[in-house]
Amino acid sequence: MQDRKPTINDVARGADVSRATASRAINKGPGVSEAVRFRVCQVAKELGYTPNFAARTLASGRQNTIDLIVVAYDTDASRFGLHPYFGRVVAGMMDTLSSTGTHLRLRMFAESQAHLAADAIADTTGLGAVLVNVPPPLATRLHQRCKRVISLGATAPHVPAVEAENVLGAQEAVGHLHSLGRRHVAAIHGPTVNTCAESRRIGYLNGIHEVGQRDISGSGNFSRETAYLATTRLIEAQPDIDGVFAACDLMAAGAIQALTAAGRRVPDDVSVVGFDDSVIATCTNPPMTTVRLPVEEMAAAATRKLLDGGTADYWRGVFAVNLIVRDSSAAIPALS
Amino acid sequence: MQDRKPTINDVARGADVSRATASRAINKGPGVSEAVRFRVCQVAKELGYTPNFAARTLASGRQNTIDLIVVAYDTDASRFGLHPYFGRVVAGMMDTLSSTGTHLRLRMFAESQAHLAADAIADTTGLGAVLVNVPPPLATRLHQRCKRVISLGATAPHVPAVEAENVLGAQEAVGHLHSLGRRHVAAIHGPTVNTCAESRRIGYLNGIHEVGQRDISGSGNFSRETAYLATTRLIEAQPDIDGVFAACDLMAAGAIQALTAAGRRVPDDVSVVGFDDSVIATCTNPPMTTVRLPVEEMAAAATRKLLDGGTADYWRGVFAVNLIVRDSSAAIPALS
DNA sequence: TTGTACGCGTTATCAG
DNA sequence: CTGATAACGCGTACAA
Repeated sequence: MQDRKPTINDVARGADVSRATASRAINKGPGVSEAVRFRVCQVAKELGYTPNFAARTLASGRQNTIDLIVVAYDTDASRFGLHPYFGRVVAGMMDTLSSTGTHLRLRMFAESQAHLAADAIADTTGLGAVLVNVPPPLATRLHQRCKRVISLGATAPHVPAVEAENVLGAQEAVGHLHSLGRRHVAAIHGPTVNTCAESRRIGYLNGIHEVGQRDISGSGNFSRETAYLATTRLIEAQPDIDGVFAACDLMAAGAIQALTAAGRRVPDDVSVVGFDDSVIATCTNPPMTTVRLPVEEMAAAATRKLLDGGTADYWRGVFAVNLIVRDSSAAIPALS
Repeated sequence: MQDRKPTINDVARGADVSRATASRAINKGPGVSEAVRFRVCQVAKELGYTPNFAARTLASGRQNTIDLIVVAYDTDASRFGLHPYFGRVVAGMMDTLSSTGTHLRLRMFAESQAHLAADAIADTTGLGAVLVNVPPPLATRLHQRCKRVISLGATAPHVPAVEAENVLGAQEAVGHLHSLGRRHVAAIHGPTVNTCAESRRIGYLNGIHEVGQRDISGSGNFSRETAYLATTRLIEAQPDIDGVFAACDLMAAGAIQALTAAGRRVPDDVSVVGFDDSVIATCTNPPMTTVRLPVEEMAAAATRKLLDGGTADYWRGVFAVNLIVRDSSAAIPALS
């Protein structure tokens, strides 16, 4: 009962043809009579034959795996389950991959053991890898080792990347709050090591400058908890805050909770705007105004680029973001 | 500049040893003098040698990939990015996998093309696959083709699975609401095709029966939108509802929003309890009381089982769930 | 249209 | 401790 898996040899023997013919028949190659092909497939099915993946890629030289490499700040992978961003990346990649025969391989590295990533990625001789949350220096190293690499989000100059207009998005968010009559707009920024977070910080600063407001900045690390804390501190120090821009939806959710806990009504007393338009944005109460980041599309674009074989240095795909107005932001109610 | 990747042959030649020795040296096998090992590694590093994955698994016969197979109800992968459950599964698997040299391969199938999964999984000669959201009949087929398979969530009898005490959890949720003084507890159920959803339905019914309340059931498909709709309808038909149990956090979030939109206060007028304890539960306003499903631990357990080599028929790992009380549920306020 | 023969990069077996 | 040499399962020129 423990007989080994049937190989293509067994199929060939069973169908009374040579291995080569069997191979051609199974791979739908040209130059096989219909009768033979049918017989071969028949036998293959009877035997329960399934091609050996490793042998196939070895022999053909073709690769059919594309890697998703994410580096986590934490030592464990919990972030992956907590922040919706990662799931969206996977979704975008799977969508483009499903039609092809290509597989998605997932690899995570803690920041501390990130040097391992360089080795790990090197054996990706194939279609390449999508980089998520990889700091620019490491991205550069990876790109040196393996050219077929493309980063999700801004990174080192030479490394191909697909980016979003984070600066403009944050700027628009501030403009939106200002247009609602908000005159004391604070920001909860993301981690400084994250290039997206930095872009959004710049966008906020630009926006604030544009409308002539004062910079009221707190910061966190893309987590709800840190945003809750930062918001609480901010409104204690600056009670007149009437608008909050958070670097991501998760943080905006924390801000809304902190505001509510402090007795402020959202959006009446304080309007808040997030960034991402992840599932979080639709789940808060009230539903969140946010800047939509087309993560799925970006991931899909990166994947497609890899599939199409090439990414030369300096390649950039840039995506627009756009403001989605929901109920967490509104004009200041008229005094009755 | 386009010289092909160095093979172990190149390393062996460079270090002036045989392939076999080079292989042993690199793989830290026994029976290699320290001097030789050092020289080989040196050369390997200089050449930028990295072992060929396919060749290695082919030659050794060892497999180092474990699959995560998820079937999606939708035609696209968007669900993966929307529902936190999937990310948590990945997180749990990655955590156990990171210490080993094993890789995680991701595969998604729409329900319609699910038959493809049977073929796809078959070439997983290796450590096996974790099944997520795979309907029992398909799970059975997969298990027939490849024994090293284990389902996350209840499934067909013969297929190994790790399960959670969904029935008890739902029952406890209802009990909790009752103890808070709620006497009209409604439920928003998940899709009937989902075994977890069905267990929770049963648990709700049990609980309702236990405390002598009436069954007030609506249903959705694990999405926020459907829960919003169902809740709206339910409270129109039964205005005296003072408690809601939802089959997952995402649905509970929709319920909270619907309740708020209808002018009910949560938790004062209506208390709501979710299921999962995903990131969603912490992001709602108020933060959500929910039944914690240890998804990461379950996924980790399944992965470990696969890693350990074996899953005989009938194997079951069962996990307890527990109620996490937050602010979306509270006793009925005393009339003043 | 089909078969022969070789190579893909490694690991494993057996001598030395 | 080290070196030939044979698998591993399959794809594919090339020949028939």
